Amino acid sequence: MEVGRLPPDPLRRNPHSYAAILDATVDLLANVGYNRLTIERVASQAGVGKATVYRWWPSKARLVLEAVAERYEFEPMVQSGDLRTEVRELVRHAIEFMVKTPFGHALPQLAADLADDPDARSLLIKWLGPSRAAHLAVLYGAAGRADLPHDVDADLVLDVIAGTVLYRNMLGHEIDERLVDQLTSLIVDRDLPRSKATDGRLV
Amino acid sequence: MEVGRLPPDPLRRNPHSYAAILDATVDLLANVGYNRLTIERVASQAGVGKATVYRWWPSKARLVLEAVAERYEFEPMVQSGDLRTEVRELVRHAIEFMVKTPFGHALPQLAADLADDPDARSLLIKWLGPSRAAHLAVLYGAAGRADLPHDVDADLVLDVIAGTVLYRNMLGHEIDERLVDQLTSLIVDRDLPRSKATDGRLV
Amino acid sequence: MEVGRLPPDPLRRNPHSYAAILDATVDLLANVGYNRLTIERVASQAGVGKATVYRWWPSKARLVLEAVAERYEFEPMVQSGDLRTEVRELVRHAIEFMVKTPFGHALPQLAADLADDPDARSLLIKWLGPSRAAHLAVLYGAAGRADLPHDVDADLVLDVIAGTVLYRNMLGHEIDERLVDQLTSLIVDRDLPRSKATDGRLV
Amino acid sequence: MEVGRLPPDPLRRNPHSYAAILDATVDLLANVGYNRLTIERVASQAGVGKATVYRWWPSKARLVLEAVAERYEFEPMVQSGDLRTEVRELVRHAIEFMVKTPFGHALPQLAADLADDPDARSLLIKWLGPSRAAHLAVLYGAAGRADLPHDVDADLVLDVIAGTVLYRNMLGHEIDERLVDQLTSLIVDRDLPRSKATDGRLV
DNA sequence: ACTTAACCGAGACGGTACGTCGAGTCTTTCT
DNA sequence: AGAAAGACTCGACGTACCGTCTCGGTTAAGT
Repeated sequence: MEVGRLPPDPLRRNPHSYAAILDATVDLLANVGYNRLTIERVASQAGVGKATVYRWWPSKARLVLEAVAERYEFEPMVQSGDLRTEVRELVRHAIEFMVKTPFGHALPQLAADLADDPDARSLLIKWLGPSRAAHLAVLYGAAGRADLPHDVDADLVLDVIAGTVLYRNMLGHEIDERLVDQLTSLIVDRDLPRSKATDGRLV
Repeated sequence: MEVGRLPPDPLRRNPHSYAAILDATVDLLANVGYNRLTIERVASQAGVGKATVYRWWPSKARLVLEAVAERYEFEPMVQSGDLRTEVRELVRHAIEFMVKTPFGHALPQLAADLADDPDARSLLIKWLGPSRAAHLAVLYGAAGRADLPHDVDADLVLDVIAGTVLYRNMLGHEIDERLVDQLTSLIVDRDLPRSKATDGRLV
Repeated sequence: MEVGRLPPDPLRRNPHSYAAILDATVDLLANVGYNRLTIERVASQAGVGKATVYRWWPSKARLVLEAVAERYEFEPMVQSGDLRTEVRELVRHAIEFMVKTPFGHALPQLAADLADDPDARSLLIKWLGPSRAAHLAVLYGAAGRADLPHDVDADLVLDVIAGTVLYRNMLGHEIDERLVDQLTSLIVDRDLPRSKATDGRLV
Repeated sequence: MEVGRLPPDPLRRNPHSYAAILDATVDLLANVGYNRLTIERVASQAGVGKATVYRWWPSKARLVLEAVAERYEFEPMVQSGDLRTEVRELVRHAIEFMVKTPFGHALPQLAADLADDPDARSLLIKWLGPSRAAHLAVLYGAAGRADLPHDVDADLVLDVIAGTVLYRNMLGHEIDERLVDQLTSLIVDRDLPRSKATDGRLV
């Protein structure tokens, strides 16, 4: 009564091949990027038959997702007890991830490819969940200390940070220390971002 | 003073072909999406030789970019004089664009493809610029009325709005009226977003 | 005194699997033909592991050969004592086999695959031998009765019959009653084949 | 109002590619045989994209057929006026073709692959037709001289010769000078083939 | 009766080839 | 000269089988 040819018994999976495939995927992601990463190259670089990749992953997006989920280590988030320091860390983490790692660069295309893959959500959670949870914990901790409103929408706060960084990165804008200051100030001081000078930007 | 095969004399361009190609591009973008839009399909649907497309556009990203720049009409932004109303409009516009139009959906992939195309920036400006300028004008107008700090970083405010919407849309999260309220409140009231209930979300 | 992995102890062979494999082979031969018969399909249809097939047969050609050797029943050849009747029977048998059975259709491809398999000869003999012997017996019987020359090359006579039928069948030419008459007449009456009308054929 | 994607306009075919593909096909046929000849190898050896092969030929069988049709030169058949000499030549030609050339060896498999390709007949005629016609002419010439019955079925005579040779070759039997004698004698003297000694053969 | 070796099903594995699609370039033909 | 048409090389797609292999689970023989 099965449908849809889901991955077969993972117990019978060859761990060497599995590791080699994820390694190759991460390596290619870093070196050639998501667009130029192909199943064929992954298989060949992993010393593995194409069919072995297709046996376990239905698409490039799923493969990349699992590879980063297994391989990418988010930096640990420390709760210092000082809100400003903590929020600065949150912003820095977002920048670190979105701007500095191949994983962050792949995120938009990954998300696009996964858009019509309903089961992918759970994998995204598996990947981003722990880091997200740690970040939420920081904000809820601050709320507990009354450094933030007790009913703060921590999810949205994080989305504002991540989204702003992602958006600027996507459009190729510079992402510098000032952005960290401004976003931190927005959250901590509820101060709207100020311009140093009048440097209006188009786009 | 030559650079690698730039479009030839645009005066000699066949306007029928040009229009048909842009039409086909927009149509395919809406109907099959950016990923499944191919030059081949564009050419065939436009009743045009592939070479004609390649003669005028160096890549699919550039073609799509020009197509939306020529074809997509941003809603006009009205300055009502009431800050809250205006900011709500800004957020609504962002949502309308990112969530409801094929152009918004294509944006992340477009940006990824354009990442290593330095000349693309001017086209992006050509496309997004006017709308962006109108949005900036609203904020600077508010600053002039002292409804916002005189030195507000209007660029960042817009990026926060657009980025948050984009990020949520990219990850498939729901985007509803409450988000409009929360973002508006963040800008206008400098109030951090609140949760209705404790509805923590993973990812 | 070892040779490369010959079939293991046949006594331990599972008779159920053995029968199921041969059944599946014959069935697929009849239903999809030699070319589309694959070891994988045989194994799956027989409810057997691929390795079981490979354990006992080194190649598809050998498998098919054994399957038909075990399963195909040649019609018995009766010696009527009347040469003409007997030769007609020989021709009919050849036609029956080459044209009407899946085994006959497989013969050319089988032979091609077996070409560089020196041990296959004995299996071919095992299969075709009894029928061949019966056919030879008929001719030698006729020679004994002096209906044919005492030193007739019965082998060649049979090859002429089989070859002619095979050749016409291979090229898709019609094989009808007249061919039976003509070949019979060639052998019995030593009369060259005559045309009903001038119906020259190309190829 | 077209169906079935037949080869496109042959006038636009690149003659270099065309020649290279046929060359590679003939070469591989001679060096590795029909079974191990693959479209992929043909394309690669011809320095051509696979799609180019598939654009012009729907199958390996058709490709091989056209290659031999274009490349294989049948020996010319001379009409000496002496029936025995002529028939010996016919037999020799059949042997030469079936036994000595890669084309003859490929014939059975080619025929099998072409079996369910109704349009292939015309190509087979294109290939074998001229030679066949020359052979028929010899027999009809002999009939005209009354060396053979005026209404001899020349087609069948040729099929007997070709078929016998093909059959023996297929089964790996030796094909020697004696076979030439015997078949010649069968046609010319209407003498049944005789054995040198009693050398009955199985299969 | 108990070990032990072989067979067995199942199916993953590294490969080769399939036949298709699209990218981006080039040539031919028409206007 | 620009444009349609589409052939070209190339690379990747996702699938089918090849023949080998490893995994547990019988099954039968030999102690």
